Amino acid sequence: MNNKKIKLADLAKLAGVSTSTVSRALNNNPLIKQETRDKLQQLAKKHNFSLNTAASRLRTQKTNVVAVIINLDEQTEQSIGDPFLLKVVSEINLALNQQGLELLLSNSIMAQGDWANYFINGRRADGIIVVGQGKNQTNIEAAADAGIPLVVWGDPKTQSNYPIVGSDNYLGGLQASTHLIEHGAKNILFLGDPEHGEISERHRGYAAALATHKLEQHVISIDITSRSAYQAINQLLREKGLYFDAIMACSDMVALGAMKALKERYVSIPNDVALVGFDDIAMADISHPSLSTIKQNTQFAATLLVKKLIQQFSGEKVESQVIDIELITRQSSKR
Amino acid sequence: MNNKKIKLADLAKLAGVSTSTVSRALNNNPLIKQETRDKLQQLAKKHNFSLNTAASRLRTQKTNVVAVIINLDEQTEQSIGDPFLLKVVSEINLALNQQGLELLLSNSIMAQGDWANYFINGRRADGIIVVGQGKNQTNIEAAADAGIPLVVWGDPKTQSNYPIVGSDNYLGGLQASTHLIEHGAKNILFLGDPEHGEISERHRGYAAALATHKLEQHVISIDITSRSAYQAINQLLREKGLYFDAIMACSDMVALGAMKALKERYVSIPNDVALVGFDDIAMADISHPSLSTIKQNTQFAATLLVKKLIQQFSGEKVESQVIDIELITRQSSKR
DNA sequence: ATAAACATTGCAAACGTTTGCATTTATCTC
DNA sequence: GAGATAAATGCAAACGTTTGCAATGTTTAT
Repeated sequence: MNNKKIKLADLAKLAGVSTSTVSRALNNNPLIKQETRDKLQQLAKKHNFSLNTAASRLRTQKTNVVAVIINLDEQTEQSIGDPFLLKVVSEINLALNQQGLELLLSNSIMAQGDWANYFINGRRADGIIVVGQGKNQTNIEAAADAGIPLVVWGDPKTQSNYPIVGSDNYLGGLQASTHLIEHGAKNILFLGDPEHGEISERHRGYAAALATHKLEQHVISIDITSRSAYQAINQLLREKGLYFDAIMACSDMVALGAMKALKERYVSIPNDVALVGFDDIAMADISHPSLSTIKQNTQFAATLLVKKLIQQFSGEKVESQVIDIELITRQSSKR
Repeated sequence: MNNKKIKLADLAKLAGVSTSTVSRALNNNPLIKQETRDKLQQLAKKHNFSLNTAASRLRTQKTNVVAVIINLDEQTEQSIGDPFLLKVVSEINLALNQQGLELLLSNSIMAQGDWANYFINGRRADGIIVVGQGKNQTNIEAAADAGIPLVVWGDPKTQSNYPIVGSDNYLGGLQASTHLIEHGAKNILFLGDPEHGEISERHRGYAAALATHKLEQHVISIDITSRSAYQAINQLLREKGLYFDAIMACSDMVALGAMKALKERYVSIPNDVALVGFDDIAMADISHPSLSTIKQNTQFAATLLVKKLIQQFSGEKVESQVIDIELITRQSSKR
């Protein structure tokens, strides 16, 4: 085993050519004769050669790395372990890899405040994908103002100076609520945090559906975790009884937390209370009863995020884009 | 807004000193007078200066980056979206950040085969954390043979030439199975893939518990996903009826898939069939009935993985380490 | 006052690529 | 076969840090 790290110059010496030739050959530069290219590429493979990316990045000013920032509010408990967010991240990872880009994973802890300088001027990455708008967009706005390649997973209808890719949260909220109403619901709880970026749009959809049918809103503002949903529903049933017949939850995790509380008190789902979630995480299909939900097409979203980021690398201006959602009706809402 | 990227030399000119002085000052080198250090650090902050990491890495041969490889078999469906694995990754992310290290996320797609060369010689990272042993350890062994800093999340009792941190899977399997037996189970299914690294140990524990109580093994070998668990239990009930009274599942996701199949056929949990999972993901607590399980202390594991990796940076040899597991008894197994 | 020790800063080389330009070698034209 | 064009390769500078060593300024000991 050759424990000495091999570099371009070593290959060059072995092949009896200059380092420039090796460099160009490995980059498949047509300046180099095909025959020479093949020979050098094989030589490189044979010696398990791997470019020193530090040197390469210094010279080219390109990293081929994208920073992905999971953007969570400090206040809320919605943890970095949230299954939906992590699913989005892993889809992004796949989409980046397919473009030959690598993924530097960050959270708000590491990148304090000035993302543009830290990531871009610090040559850690060529661009940034922010996952989640959170309640506070100042960090994102500052980065966008600095003119760096940036794209955000969030609510695309938000007014912004940066491109946002995300589901049609308004339509999702509208469809979910309308679906419940069509199945006879009269008193529908909205369970979530209407202050939060994406979720406020879902709430708007909910409100619109209820207005159309002249129903009254019941907004229960909670942290967007299954635990607080569980606690909230428990408390509600204890203090005010079963005064509602449906719940539109702002996420599947929230819905599942609510479901547990209902089942524990023998409230029948969907007969006594119908339930719709949002996201379509794996558990929605596995829960019992299975959970109706608004499916977010994360895979498509991920490829789109990456595509829009790459477009910015070449100076293009890109716009926000809305992704279709889909109502998945399962057992929890059918009656 | 200053759109020109600022570098060390610019700061030096501004302050009327040499670049060496600035470099040392920003690294808090005691060679530089405290007063000068303070002044330069403030100047850097004022100009939002961020070191060009490419140059720095080239010069120092250090990246302060750790590659995290999610190690999945191509054959299995256990997806990169697996909630438990992602939870581990996010814990590792936190632990790394606390040490000032960054996390480069990779999967087996990007890093084809030769990890040592790709990541270490390619100066992408200083070390590697592999999440999951998978069925095939040749990649890991090759990297370990190359003598690079490496640590693996897996089953620590596996014979290996690299350090492994992980739960006591054997004991977990033993405790889970014993727990079921103590609650009266006579025919316990093992649901999982006994070929798979960590899971084979869980199976060994299961086998030992059954042997002690002179019970017969029933191993159902499946892909470790909730979907195949669901299908397997469905098929079993259809073809052979309810010939078992308990299930030890190799993971919570598998347990939840099984739970759904049972509930759909009105098999009572835990009365007809008691159920224990493994991992303690968030859903275990939220499912109904809540799922008894073996809790893996991922947070502690993550800090330990990082600690052992850092020790290798300074040349220390480190050993594998077993992490305590804990039986969490919830509704699914109490009767 | 002088030499020696110390504290502080600057000089310049090095890290390993990439690339504009110069140079060599091969091919073509008449 | 000579001159001109095209193809292939090499030279050397540059990317922005860090760091061994030299150089300067300051203090201490004699």
